[in-house]
Amino acid sequence: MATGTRRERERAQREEMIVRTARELAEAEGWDAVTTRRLAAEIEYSQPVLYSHFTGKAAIMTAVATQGFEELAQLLRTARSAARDAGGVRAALAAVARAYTDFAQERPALYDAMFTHAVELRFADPEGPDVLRAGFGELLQAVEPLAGGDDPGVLTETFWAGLHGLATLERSGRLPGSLHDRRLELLVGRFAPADG
Amino acid sequence: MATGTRRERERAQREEMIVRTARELAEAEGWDAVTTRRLAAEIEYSQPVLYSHFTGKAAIMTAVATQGFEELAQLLRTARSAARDAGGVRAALAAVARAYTDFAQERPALYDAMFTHAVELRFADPEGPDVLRAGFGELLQAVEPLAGGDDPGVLTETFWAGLHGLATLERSGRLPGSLHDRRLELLVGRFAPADG
DNA sequence: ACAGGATTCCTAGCGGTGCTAGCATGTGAG
DNA sequence: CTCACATGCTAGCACCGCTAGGAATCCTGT
Repeated sequence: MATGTRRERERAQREEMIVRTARELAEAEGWDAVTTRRLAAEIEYSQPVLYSHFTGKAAIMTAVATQGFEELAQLLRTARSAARDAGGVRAALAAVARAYTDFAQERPALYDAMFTHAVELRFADPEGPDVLRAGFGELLQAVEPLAGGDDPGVLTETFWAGLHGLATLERSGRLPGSLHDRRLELLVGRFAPADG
Repeated sequence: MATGTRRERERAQREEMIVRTARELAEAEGWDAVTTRRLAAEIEYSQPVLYSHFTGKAAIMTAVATQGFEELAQLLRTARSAARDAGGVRAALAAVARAYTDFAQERPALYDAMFTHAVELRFADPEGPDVLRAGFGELLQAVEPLAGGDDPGVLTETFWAGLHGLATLERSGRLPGSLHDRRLELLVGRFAPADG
């Protein structure tokens, strides 16, 4: 029994190493470089070991994406609370918007795993994992004071779409990144008309 | 010489068939189903024939994407001119926004080729193909009257990002499609505040 | 009309992918 | 100490994008 817990612990550590290695590899060389063979070599085990932890490569990417959602939510919370103390509702919205696009730009592989791959995560489902809704909740709290007569949830979704569009179009080179700040300012301005 | 032109014509027809087949296959079963073997079988030639027309699969996807840009530009032009005659600048913006997201929803494979794959097309380059700027030009003309003191180009980019974000997040299931109309209305409302 | 050269197109294969069957090896219980 | 079980390996499957090399076909110059 005592040895049983040790093996469980070692197994959990190995699983954590798989996810961490996949993430590091993706952030360093992109998801195309994350192959099951390469990943197995990095953790110094054979390929089939991966499949004793995850159902497949997609599940590994989902695990990485889940980490991303946790970190993004944390970043948004920090940004919003800091700006709320310093400025008004507009500053809070600008702060979360900035934090969001910074996250997307600085961790592109993580953002890809969260929002362009790994569709198996259920988003709109109220029964879905909390981690998926935490980040949205931060956006919601920043948008809500500015909703006026509009539905805060739907308005937040729309604002989020704006951020996501900026992040993806700039990342892929469809929009030149040099004007990012101005676009962000315009987007925030359209959702938070006046004050500070 | 006469036979030479015939062979050129036949070759052009075959190239067109490759692009058309790739597009049909992608629209029917997604881009994952478009393999070079499958594509070669559909056009009843061997695999290497594809490489005598295109440098690789990515080039074929780029050709499909180019068709998509032409069609999207045409749709936006039609929508804008129709709405401009009937309503005001707000109606024109709403019309192009509707046309854009309809296109993305009805031709997801085409939209993917244009905006999530095929990065070899140069977007921000002023020397780039006209077809890439035609669609943006339609958006620009719809946004421009509403710019106020803001830069119309940057504002259009921001509005485009909103449309792109809605299209991609709804398509991947990150946002439930049932609320699409309300989101679109909110987005348009934030860029075209009042009048009709 | 016909030989020769260029062009066209196919078969076969390379190195890679995600994934899995089947067999050793090592572990813990009776 | 034996034996069943769990663990992790080797080897391989079917598929991917892509290409080398040879056969067949077509056009041209004499």
